Amino acid sequence: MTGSATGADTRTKLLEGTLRTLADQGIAKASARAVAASAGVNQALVFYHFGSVDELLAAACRHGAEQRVARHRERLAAVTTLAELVRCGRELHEEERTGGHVAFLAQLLAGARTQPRLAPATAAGLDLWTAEIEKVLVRVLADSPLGEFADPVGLARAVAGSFVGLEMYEGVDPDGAVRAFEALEQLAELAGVLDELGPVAQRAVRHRLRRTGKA
Amino acid sequence: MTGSATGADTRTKLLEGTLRTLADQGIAKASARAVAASAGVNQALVFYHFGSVDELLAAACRHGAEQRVARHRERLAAVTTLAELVRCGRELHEEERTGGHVAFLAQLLAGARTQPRLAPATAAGLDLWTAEIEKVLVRVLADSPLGEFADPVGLARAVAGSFVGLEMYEGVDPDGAVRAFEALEQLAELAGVLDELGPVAQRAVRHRLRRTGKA
DNA sequence: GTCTATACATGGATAGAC
DNA sequence: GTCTATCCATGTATAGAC
Repeated sequence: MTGSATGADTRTKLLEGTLRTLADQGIAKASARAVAASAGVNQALVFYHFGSVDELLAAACRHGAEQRVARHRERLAAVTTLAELVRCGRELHEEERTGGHVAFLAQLLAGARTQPRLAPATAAGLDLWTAEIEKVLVRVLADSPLGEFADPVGLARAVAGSFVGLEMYEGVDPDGAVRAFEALEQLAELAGVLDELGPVAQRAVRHRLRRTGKA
Repeated sequence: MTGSATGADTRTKLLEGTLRTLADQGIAKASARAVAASAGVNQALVFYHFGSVDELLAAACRHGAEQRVARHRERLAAVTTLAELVRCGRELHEEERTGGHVAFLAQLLAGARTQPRLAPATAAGLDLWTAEIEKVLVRVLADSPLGEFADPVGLARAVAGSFVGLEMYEGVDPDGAVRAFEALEQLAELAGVLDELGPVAQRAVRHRLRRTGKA
């Protein structure tokens, strides 16, 4: 980025160190010293490269989100049915959770409350996820009876937000979180069932939906 | 509690001050000094009454959760249908959100990552909510075709976790959060539709569910 | 670009007067 | 129970040598 190989290296080390620190120490402990230690660089370099801790956190948020979304983009693009989406979501969740790649978003979201600089950066990071999820939902809902009533834009945000919330919940009650995810999967499968109903039943569902739904 | 009226008063002031501070400053800024200032008492009293900041946070978590759940217990107990549940959930969400009564849980959940003392306290606080939600879900799902497949225990936890996640998301993208909530409501109404299907369609749904569901 | 040293602020926690 | 004063650790940020 800056021309010097070592310089770019330090920047990257700091970004990755920030994500690690956020994931396993939390926003409250994500100080310049802690991050620098995790990155294996000198503390003063935080300020040389990023100006302030807040700026570093914001930059790390972008960096981390881009990295993670890019990793799953192809897989998500291949999803065409609700059943596939559920299976893909489970795998994705497992991989991201164990790697702490959702945890840092949760911590930044929590920190955004007071550090104004963090709010837009975190929103941008989450937007990368929601944009991807939204695309999948549009595709999957297109030929479902749910398609004309469900809102992919809102749903994508709900999915992302819930993901983050459940990840945090997992920190204080792992068993409860597992059970929550299983229940949601069951529910999603249940929605998939609607796609496979016979035409008679579909018409009945559609009819009721028209009377109740607002779309 | 301790016999002295003024003493109990200070304790309470500190507990409420903690919740306020968590809600509008976040866990990272919830120091003994900040809380004491918000409570209008001397900073040293935090340590006299609670021993440490962590203990204060844990106590405040219990205090706040009990208070909020108690406030909604009656209303939740009156819910018997999915449609009612959705409407009740919306009202509850509105009231809790504007008052910052969910925000403190999110912040404690974020803080629990490093302060071991916080994890059990936060889990206990959330349990008060999930227990209530669970009861409602059991009642509501009893005479729904979903009843024999959905898991109220897991769902209650999913609902609580998602609530918290979306509340945090709201902090960085208010419009997106509103849209997410609307999408979820639509989805819930859609589930309610299943309860009102004619017997023919219900049988079709049940049949498909038996083949797909795992319960 | 990176390091050491250092300033200055904030926060946890305690001692001791009242 | 409450207040003032204070100690000490941690953290942000900068200056200046290399």
